[in-house]
Amino acid sequence: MSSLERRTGIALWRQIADDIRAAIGNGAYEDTGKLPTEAALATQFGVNRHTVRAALAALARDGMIDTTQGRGSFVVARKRLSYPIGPRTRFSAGLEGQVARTRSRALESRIEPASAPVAEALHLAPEAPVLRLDMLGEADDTPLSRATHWFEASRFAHLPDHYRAFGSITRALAACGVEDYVRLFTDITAAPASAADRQDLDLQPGAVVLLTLSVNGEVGGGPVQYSRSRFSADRVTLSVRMPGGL
Amino acid sequence: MSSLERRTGIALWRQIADDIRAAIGNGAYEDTGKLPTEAALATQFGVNRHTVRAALAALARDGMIDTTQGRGSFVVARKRLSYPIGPRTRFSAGLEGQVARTRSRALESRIEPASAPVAEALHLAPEAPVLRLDMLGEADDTPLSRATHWFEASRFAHLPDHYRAFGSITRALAACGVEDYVRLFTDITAAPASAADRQDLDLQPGAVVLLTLSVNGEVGGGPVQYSRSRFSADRVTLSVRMPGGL
DNA sequence: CTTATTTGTCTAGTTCTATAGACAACCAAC
DNA sequence: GTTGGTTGTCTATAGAACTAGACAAATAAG
Repeated sequence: MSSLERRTGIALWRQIADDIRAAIGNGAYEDTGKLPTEAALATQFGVNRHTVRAALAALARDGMIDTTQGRGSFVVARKRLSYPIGPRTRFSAGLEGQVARTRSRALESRIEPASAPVAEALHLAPEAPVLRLDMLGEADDTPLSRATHWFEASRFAHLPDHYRAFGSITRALAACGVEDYVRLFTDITAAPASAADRQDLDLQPGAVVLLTLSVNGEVGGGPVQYSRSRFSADRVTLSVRMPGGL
Repeated sequence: MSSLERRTGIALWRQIADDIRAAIGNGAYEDTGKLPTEAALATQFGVNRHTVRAALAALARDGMIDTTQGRGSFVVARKRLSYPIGPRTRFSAGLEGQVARTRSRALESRIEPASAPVAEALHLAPEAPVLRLDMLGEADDTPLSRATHWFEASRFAHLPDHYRAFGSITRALAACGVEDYVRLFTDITAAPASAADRQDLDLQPGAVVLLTLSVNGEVGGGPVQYSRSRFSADRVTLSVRMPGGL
């Protein structure tokens, strides 16, 4: 039935954990919130009970379920933060009401030659100098996203200073003469978290990150900002609201 | 440096493979396309050369790299299909020009009582009868997405028949009196592929799926369609174009 | 209180993962 | 052709993951 595979580099207990996680997400145990017994899961997955226990232990560590002896395992409701992807998304504004406190921290900024995709997105010559800004987005002291932004170097040379002063990219851009800017497009995909992601976002191996690639620009003007972000898929959903539709 | 962790249910070689995959995605080896030698990677990751070889073998199986004896390993450029998420996205239309042939196939359709989220999204009473339609989206015979759609049962009872006749949900809806419908919103997250995903989308353990949850409705009307889709993250990026912006 | 059910813990044996080292096969450059 | 660098293959060993079975401990229901 639930064909698990061996020799894939993913331990059986983790495949089972992923499966149960997906089932919870599909609302499988919605009525009572109770998972099948360990014995039942073991036969369902065609696996030893100890292997199921390892999977359940992992889910319990992640706070997905709560297990007590003699009773069973129960789903713990947990919501992901909803991160809006709209024409005018701002990091902090979009998360308001969902968390007590948001913070975005600049990790590093430097000038570097534009790589091919950066140059193309910003309409610059290849290898043209660009300002690179690495940032970490946090909500209630939990890291949510790791983003790298690129800007044309000459026009935005003092952006990091303004950012330090204001604590907001939007305001720092305004100080550089960008009155109003909008998100032009966003490409979204996903991948297993790399070691770097795990360090930055405090994730465990096997975690998944949402990868977004977006370009922001001035209204009626050209592109201003090229960004690559990595979100912890455990913690956020990207929410695309259609401005036209309703 | 690249802190790999043990006893996590993810074999070291797979963590390394994920890491190299991410590095390729970040354009790390863009200049020559050549990866470091196995020996170099082994020291970089603090691991035995055989472990690195297992990682490279996995990447080669996935078509990410090409390895030849005496030369080394080289990145194979491979593009993901871009799946547009806009107000008026249609499965086949959005992929035109990227692949030779797209196909969407109905797997199953049945009437069932609405679960809580379905009822809420479609503005129906809980447990109200809804039509559930399971579909598989393919491009050039490769499965791309697995979607489940829900519609109000009474109004769209004959939708499956119309779909069989026209081969398109848009046209089938038109036959049910829905003149023009638009995407109202889409929530996007990601997770490891479950066993069911692996079967439906022909994926390997450790693969990642993009999960979308969307509601479509009539222009100036209420919600009509509630959908949950699962995309192979290896094969697609979701592309959000802002209609207002530019 | 008694009983059936369910989770927790222990031991032992097997299979997979990772390390270590050695050497062959192949490629590119001289 | 020779050399240096790189990937391919083999053997052996240690440790982690998985299986199997048994029994204790906690819960819930009668």
